[in-house]
Amino acid sequence: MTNKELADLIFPNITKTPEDYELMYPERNLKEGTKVVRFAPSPTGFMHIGNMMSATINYCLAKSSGGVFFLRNEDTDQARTVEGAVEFIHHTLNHYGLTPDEYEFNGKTVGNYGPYIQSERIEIYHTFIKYLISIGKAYPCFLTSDELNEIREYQSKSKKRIGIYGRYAKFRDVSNEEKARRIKNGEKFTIRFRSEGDFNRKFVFEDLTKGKIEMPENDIDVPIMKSENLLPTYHFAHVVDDHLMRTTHVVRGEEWMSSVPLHYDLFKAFGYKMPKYIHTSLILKKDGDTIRKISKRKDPEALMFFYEEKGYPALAVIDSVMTIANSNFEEWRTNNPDKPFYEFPFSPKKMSSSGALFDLDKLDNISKNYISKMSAEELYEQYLSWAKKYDEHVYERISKYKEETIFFLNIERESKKPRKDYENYISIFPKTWYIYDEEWDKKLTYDFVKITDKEEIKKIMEEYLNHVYNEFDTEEIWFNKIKELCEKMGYASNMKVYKENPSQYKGSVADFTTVMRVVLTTSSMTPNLYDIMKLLGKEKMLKRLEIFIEKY
RNA sequence: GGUCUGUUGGUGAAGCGGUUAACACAUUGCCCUCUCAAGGCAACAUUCAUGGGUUCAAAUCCCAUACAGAUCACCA
Repeated sequence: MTNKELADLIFPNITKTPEDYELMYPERNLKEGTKVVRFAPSPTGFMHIGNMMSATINYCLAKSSGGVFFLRNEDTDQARTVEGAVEFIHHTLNHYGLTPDEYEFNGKTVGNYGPYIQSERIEIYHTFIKYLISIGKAYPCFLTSDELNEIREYQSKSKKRIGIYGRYAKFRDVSNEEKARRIKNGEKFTIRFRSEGDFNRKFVFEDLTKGKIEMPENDIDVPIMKSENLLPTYHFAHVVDDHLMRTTHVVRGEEWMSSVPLHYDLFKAFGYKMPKYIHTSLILKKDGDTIRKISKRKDPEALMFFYEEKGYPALAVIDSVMTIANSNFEEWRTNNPDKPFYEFPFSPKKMSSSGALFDLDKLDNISKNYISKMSAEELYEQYLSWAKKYDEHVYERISKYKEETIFFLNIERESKKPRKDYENYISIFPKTWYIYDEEWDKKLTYDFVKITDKEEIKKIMEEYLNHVYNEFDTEEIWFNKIKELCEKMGYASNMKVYKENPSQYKGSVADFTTVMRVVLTTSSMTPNLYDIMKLLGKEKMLKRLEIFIEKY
């Protein structure tokens, strides 16, 4: 029985050949140097920070070379598929502006190299597998999982290399007749690649980030098709898909590094050119004293939900990820504050070859800068749409008091040194709640610093509100008036003078204004008092004095 | 155990045979100042995992050791 007959027996309905697909998916007509890249997550978990980095790098590579960025759904592991994962991938990509050029979602396909969902490409895989069988480079294997375990146990006990190779590849040289008999018998089988590699021979390949790497050839007969659902394994799908989709650069995690010899072997079997590889280092996390791989279960910041829930601006997250990917991104960013991130000349070579710790402090810093540069209106819109999704209470408040909120967010904003109070949208309300009258019902803690005597505070406030405050004063006049009152009531209006002789005064202007600040906001840490007073107006200030007298 | 990869301050890192070992974040201190936030100025690795070697000269090249990570599934 010939190999071809065996192939026909296994795949009677497959009539196409690899050449047919070769014609269906011709070389992309692109200029030299343009990159075709893909983001190919598997929906067995929700999108995490590692995926995000991979997607961002891919996008950057494609856009900066005028190439193509496509999304492929690697759903061959149907048992572990997580509901909602695919939707979340699309959502996240769009949220961060990493929209792919080619994809397939909700029955809509964009691009000529699809299907972009692996479970819809079974016929293609089968065609390629059939071809390999017919030329003797793949064969059905009937090893049961018990037998497989036995082999593995024996190998690890006797300290031999683990895997199905050489004499362990029991069905490699069993006759086609015997195989056909078993198939007709209804026995379950997997298709294994028949490797011609030699473990004692080395081959060198060039990884774009790690450089030249020497590895032994692959000699293991790996499964390329699973027995249960007849779907291909990752390795096989990678080779077929990335060839047919004409991928030029594969960005993937470092954990794939050790399968390169296998992939090399597989590409060689078809006579295809291997794409270039960019193996990205893992994102690590410091946990006490140990450093470990970031974990989707233990670390909330591993999953992309985290950043949206907290309300980090999308671009801040991207910049943060880019900084991990290429540390010189930061310098580029300070020189090009307004350019889109994908104009950055990303260099795989400059990627850290050891794992990087994802630094939330750094993200906070980047994010604060982003938010500080937004206009108050823009910030308000972002804040509002975040609140609409994640905090109903905040949403109600800020939609009712749109003008006040914008006024407040604008304090000391459009200047050379804007305030950097907020690292994300979730942190805004706890720092601004006091401008909303309704919030004053709750339990209050007045954060007085030096002057805490109720009668003294009352005196200062009444004196100021009834006799000094005028809403039409400029900031300069306003402050001069405060200083005058300050002197009158026994406080030093000049900080230097006060510091020289603190015992002569009840306190300084700073202490004096802190009193006002705290009565009006309960907090000793707020933006410019002048603006806050303007925002509140005399009536509300008097009301807050009343609340203070009642509650303090 | 086999096979790969890596190891520069609290963190991310630059460095590619001769540098006072960049820069950024964090931390600390001072200045400015109505508080805060900013901003300005300082401080923070006598040493690049350890031990050998090559060299006039090593964080940089070579070797060994240690440690860490990845991988060795009909999971991707």
